[in-house]
Amino acid sequence: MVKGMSARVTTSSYAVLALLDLKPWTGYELTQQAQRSLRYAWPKSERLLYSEPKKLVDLGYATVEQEDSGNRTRNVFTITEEGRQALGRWTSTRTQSPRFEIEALLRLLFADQGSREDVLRALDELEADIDAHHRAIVDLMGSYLDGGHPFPQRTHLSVLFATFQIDMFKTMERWIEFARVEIDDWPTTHDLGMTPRTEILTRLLNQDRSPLNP
Amino acid sequence: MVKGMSARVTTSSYAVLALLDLKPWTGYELTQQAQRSLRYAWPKSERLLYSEPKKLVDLGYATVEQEDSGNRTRNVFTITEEGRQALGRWTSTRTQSPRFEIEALLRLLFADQGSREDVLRALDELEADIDAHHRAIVDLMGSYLDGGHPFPQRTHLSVLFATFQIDMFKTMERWIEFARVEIDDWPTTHDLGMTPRTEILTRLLNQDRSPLNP
DNA sequence: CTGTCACTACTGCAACGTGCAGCAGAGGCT
DNA sequence: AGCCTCTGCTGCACGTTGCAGTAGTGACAG
Repeated sequence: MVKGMSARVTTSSYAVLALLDLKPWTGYELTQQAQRSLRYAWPKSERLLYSEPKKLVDLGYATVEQEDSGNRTRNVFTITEEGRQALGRWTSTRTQSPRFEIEALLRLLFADQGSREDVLRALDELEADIDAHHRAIVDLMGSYLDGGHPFPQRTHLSVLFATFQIDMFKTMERWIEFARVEIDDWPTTHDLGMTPRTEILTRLLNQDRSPLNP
Repeated sequence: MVKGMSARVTTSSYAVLALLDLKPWTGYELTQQAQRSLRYAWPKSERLLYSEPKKLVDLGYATVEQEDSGNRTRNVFTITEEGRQALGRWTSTRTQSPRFEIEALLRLLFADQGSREDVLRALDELEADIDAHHRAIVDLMGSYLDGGHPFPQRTHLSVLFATFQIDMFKTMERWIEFARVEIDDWPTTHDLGMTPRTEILTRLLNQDRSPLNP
């Protein structure tokens, strides 16, 4: 409602705008939808997902309508022509660099400051998180097959997207297993330095080859 | 200098604390070091890297000394015994879930709202960013081999870390090539729906198999 | 010998984004 | 009648980022 505010249009704004371009959504639906697929490419908090559509309205990129469900109202957001044009302009801007936050890897990097159990547990926790995502993506593909997905005309996009995710998950799972075996071979977590095994691996990596894809 | 403030100890605080556990660093050195390897697991802004060590001092986890280089001073931070203990306690806490922000994938998900050129350019930009990281990691491994790395006793950790990165980069690069070929085959970006090709891929993914690792 | 440029070494500030607490109606189960 | 889950949000504190600004240092060009 406040106008005259600066309010930058962020990538998250365009993410919501792109969802609105598919169909009108309520604020709550947007938060739910963002959990289903968006979060694997652009993870944003529920809180933000409630704020963004309001910003879009302020910018003239969307409109709100109060719809009543029983004794209370909910906000339905619809994209405007101006919003569609803004979306079109966005597609020709520079894509931001990817960004990977992996606390388990951070703990691995400093594993010499803790016990072997600590680093192995970090790997277990990473594996559990990845498995959960992995299963969710496989299920998502199932929903396209059994007709349960609301946008079947977008299957070709989802398939490419899911291929990326599945490949990444498989790569990470294979690496976790590899890391476990290596760590089991260590006599201790710290000050191992350049053992014969480590040197072999270092040379391999420096030649841009991986012990997992020899 | 302000005391009595709450100031939560975040993962980023522990990341800096872990660096300080290796040796004392100046604020500037911390920002540089974080660019070298930390950023691939825990990307944080230069600004934060200047703030965190001050917070650690407030918490009693580190001490500062003014050191003069020429006509100006710089701050050298050293970990305290209390800091080491805090670091030890952190290793037994739950590891946070990984988080992947990939704007290029977001653009792919909504590629039906733009042109084929737009989505292909997003893939090119992703590839360029990944190649830059890829080369940096290969070089980092080189620095362990030629003796240029300051912590050779940590090679065994760096090797596991780098294996993860190289595998991920290779997986993404292969996927980008795959995606290009698929997109070239599309008659248009939108409303393709369930073509025979798409259905084959969807079934494959729903069986947790990837077209890239058949 | 003076100007410019890159590097070192930070700080202040506004704005972005997250997590959590809180509020409230609806429907179902015990 | 009480409780729990789902729907459907808002306010607030605080973590984090990007950018602008400040300032000394050393190297090289003209």
